[in-house]
Amino acid sequence: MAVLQTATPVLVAEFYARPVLEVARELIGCVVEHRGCSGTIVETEAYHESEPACHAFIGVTPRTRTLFEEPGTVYVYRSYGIHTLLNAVCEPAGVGAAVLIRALEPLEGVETMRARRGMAGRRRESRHDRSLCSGPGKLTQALGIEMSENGTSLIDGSVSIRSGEPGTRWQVAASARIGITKAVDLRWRFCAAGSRHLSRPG
DNA sequence: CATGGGATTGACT
DNA sequence: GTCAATCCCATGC
Repeated sequence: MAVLQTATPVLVAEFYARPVLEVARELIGCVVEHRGCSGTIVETEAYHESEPACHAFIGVTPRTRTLFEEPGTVYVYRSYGIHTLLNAVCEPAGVGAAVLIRALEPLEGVETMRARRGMAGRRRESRHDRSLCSGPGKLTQALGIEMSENGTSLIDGSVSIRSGEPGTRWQVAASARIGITKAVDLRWRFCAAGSRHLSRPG
């Protein structure tokens, strides 16, 4: 018998308007969606203007302006000239802080994601699906998120995040952030314990 | 205006 | 394990 699937609610601005560490931890298990493709968040990192690894540490510039905007704003930037990284702006407007979305477990639109990731033609679920969204550059490529979406809204816009399945409990592990050279001691990376879709083991 | 550095990835030894 | 690709933008002259 068919069970009516009810979409979980889209997260509102108040969710993001809180301390970035709380938001980063609670985003584990939520679902990112962009034009029909989606995935469950299994890895995040928090960044805050008070520490030098955060782009906002240097203050407001043309690049960092987005980080100081309304909570729930999309911050997208180009990394290493090649990759596009997705962040959710957090804390009250005027505070520079964001959560970097680092890995997803693919959920909807998997065939499209495979095609965008150069893994077209694999009709069955395979071990390759583990590398579809297992990194911050990979997931934006799979979802088709581009630089032009910087500054758009997670509440209104093309990229949205909705809450996870009600009642689902996620074991979340904290560790050091990846790929940075400053403030390396902070354990501001959060992973769904035991997930097979992480960029690296949690 | 010239230069240099990445919140990465995939290919290769 | 090593390494290059490639571009936005911050910084300095």
